[in-house]
Amino acid sequence: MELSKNYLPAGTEEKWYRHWLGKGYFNSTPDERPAFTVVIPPPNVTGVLHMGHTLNETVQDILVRRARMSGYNACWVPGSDHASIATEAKVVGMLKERGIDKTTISRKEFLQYAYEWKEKYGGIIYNQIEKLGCSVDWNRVTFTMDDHYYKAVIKVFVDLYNKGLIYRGARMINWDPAAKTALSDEEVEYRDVQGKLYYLKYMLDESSLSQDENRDDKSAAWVPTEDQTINNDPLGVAVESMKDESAWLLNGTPLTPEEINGDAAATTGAAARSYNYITIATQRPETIMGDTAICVNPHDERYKHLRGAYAYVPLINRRVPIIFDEYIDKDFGTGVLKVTPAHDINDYNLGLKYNLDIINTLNEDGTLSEAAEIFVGEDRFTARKKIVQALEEKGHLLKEETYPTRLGYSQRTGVVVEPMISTQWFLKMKELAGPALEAVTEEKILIHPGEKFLATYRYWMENVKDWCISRQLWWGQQIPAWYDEGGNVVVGEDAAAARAAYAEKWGESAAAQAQLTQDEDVLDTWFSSWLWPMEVFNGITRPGNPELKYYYPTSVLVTGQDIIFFWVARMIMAGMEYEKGIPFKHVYFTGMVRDKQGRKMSKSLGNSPDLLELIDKYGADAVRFGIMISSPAGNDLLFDDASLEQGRNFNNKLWNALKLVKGWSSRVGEEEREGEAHFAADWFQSRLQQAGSEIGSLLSQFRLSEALKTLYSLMWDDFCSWYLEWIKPAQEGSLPLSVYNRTVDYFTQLIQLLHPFMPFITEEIYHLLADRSDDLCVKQLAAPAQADALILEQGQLLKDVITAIRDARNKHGIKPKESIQLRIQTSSQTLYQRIQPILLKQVNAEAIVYTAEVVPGAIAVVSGKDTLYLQTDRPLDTTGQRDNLLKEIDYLKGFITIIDKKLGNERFIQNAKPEVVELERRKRSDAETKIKVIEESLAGLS
RNA sequence: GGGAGUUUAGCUCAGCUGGUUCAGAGCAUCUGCCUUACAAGCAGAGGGUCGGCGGUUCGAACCCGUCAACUCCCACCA
Repeated sequence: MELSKNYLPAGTEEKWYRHWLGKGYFNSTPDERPAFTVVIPPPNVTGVLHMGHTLNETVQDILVRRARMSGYNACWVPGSDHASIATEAKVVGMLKERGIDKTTISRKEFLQYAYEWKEKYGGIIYNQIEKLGCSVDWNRVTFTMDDHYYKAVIKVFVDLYNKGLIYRGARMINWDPAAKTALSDEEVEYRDVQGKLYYLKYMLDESSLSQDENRDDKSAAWVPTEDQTINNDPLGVAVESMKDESAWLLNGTPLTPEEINGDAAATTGAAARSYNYITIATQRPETIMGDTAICVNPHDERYKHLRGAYAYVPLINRRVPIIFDEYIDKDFGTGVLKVTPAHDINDYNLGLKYNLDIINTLNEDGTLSEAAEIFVGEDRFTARKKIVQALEEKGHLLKEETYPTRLGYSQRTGVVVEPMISTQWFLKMKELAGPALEAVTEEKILIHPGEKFLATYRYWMENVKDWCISRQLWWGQQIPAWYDEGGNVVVGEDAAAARAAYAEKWGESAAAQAQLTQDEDVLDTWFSSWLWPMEVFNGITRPGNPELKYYYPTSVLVTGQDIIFFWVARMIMAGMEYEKGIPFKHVYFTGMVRDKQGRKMSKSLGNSPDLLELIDKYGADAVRFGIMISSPAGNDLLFDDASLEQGRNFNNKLWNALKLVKGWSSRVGEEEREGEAHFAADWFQSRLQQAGSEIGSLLSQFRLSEALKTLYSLMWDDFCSWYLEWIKPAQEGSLPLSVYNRTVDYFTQLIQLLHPFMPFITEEIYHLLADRSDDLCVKQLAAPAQADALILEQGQLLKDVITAIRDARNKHGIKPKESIQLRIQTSSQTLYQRIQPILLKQVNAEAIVYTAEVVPGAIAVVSGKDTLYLQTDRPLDTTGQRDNLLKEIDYLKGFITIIDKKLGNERFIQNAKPEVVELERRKRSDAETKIKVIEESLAGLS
């Protein structure tokens, strides 16, 4: 069969993937072999694979394929994640395009559309996983909304609720106004943006101002509720009274808007107050209607006189107290903070501390609510503009300045997140975190690379906050909580169980009458994915089943370091809670894929390549190679097409090696040229053994990129450039049968080592190289044997000498076809014996003569400890020779000076290990003999 | 503001317990080759004060201190 000039991946990849599937190689069922289990980090069901996935899946496939070839029962479970917010947002968008508004359809109808959507687009990622060559067990595809999975999530919720770990409560949460749902802290991304700081004038209630500017802290009307001074302070105002509207008004009646906003002339009337104000800097003027206090630092001299005073919120004229708290930074802005407890987490905390009113001025969709009084119904950003304008018109806006700030964005919808008070379900994390931290600190779970993440993991676990697990969505596991008309809640796996729970709590008759309705919300996606390593084997729904026992804990988890808290930590928690054991033995963190300028891959930058296009252009093997070769463990990967080209070239190199070796099959002859070919074969065998164990050790340390580099150089340099050239028969010559067979064997071993990295071309070569009835995919690797050190040394000597001579030929313009006479001055002639025939041929020498003498009129080359002399029939220009040799001597003399300094140092002799001292001595004597040799050559030159 | 990490050739990175596998690899560059497997190739070559300074040591890319630059995570000063 005629082989194409270059390797063509297109048809080949398709062919072999089908073949492997047909043979069922990727399917796993428990047997007597040890299990090697990997669960795929489930991609979003409606997503596409980006380069980050490509890296992850490739790493997993390498580990899984290697394990499959090493005696393990390898099981790689594929699947996808329902990704509640992301998917729901897409479905809502799709409905909108069809003219359907989500709010006008029922939950049931919506879910129908969502499932349709999932059926339509859910297959895309699976197709891509296939194209990439991933050896996943397609019988085990799991989706986080599968029936059993859904049940598992509900079961876990009920269990944790019954254990008292899940509770319902009002809290400040991150609100996504686009998705209209709560987000967990982890789902918020902070970005630096250019914001604006508005300086606003808040009028003071003059009548509330103290006459005595020096009164001390104790006279302050507003003190922290949790502060001990409340009880001790006779002047302190009772906490309860502060919430009493009347308490605010004790000091006088509010000003009318006209009075506040009017100009000075207009206010010189009956009231005849001299108005005063304070200036507050804010980024969010649209929240002023939610202000319920103003806060300054108690040590701020500028505002000392404001103790006990009140001010008026512009535009709506709410009278709010001025409070004092250390939290305020005197140096920021004007040192005055407007406190809006409903819309800022810090303000919320202040509100709790001082028991302030909470006025929620925003609706769920980010428009202003009735409570805002003005601009009701306007979007928050439109409202901001209008309010700024209104403030300006009324003279409340003193100045605007640009201000760099950080804003929280929803990871799922990209909109600015709004802190809001809301009733949500929470999971207590403290108790779950303990065992999960221990599993890592006690090294039951090993994190790769290194200990880089241990510190952050520990910090997070020790400072973990309760997890907000409810989401105001429909796509997901609906929270199994039921409420009666009075809002009393019961939890159960289904309606019947909930009713039973209700009966237990409030009696049978109450239960019979109660109208129970289920909570509308669903659970956070991560509340399902944290069960992934267990429930893909039905470990939650059928605890202790044989499959779980066989496959769990899984062997290694490969994922991005960005979801260490979202997912990795929580899986460990769930594993410790429900299996009383770790979910995986190793965690391998891949870095982030960036473009070659180091920027994140993103749709908006357009620097995120399409995986299928890349596979079309370069082939899956080349993509896998390219992404792995430039992927140092744990570091970010700078993705560059150039590395894929390198991968494609490597494919081609292998392809051509195949063509060459195959071409020899018809030229196998008698056992002639025994010496040279057999030396080469012996040498490569040792080289292969050496490299094989190196690669094994690198892989066991998860240093995949280095393993691939080793393999690349072994195949390209040692196998193709050296070995195949050394055994290559002459034009009309032949190759000894035994050497041919050994070569086929080596080639096979090489592609076997490479197969986990580049599965398609290696399988193709495996079958083209010889008639085979088995497949490389499942061929078991042999343990590498001990390499022969002497042969390796001889091989190295051969390479060095050849390179030195080629260099000399190059520099002296001796054409490859021009033959030379070679004389070698060496003290170890025996080393040369076996390599001599190859050397002769490779450097095109007519003969080799070993000599103790200097050879006059020849090009002298120093290689290692030996000196090589090149002569040709034509006279040689040896002008440069003297200089080169002198330089060499200079270098060596300097070298000796340094060694002498060391050896002359008594403390070195005393302290250094004897073998080190011995080594230095040997280095010195070697250098000296070398100098002698060169000096002789110099003498011979003249 | 707190924490972690990085800094070695033009670029991306190795360099494990301090000492000849110590200054390395790949890519890029330069030189010469269309040599009958491969120009997507072959044969060679050049290139670095190991971020700066100080210390420990007989000996430092490696250990300690310090400064600088960059990166990430956490906290989120209106």
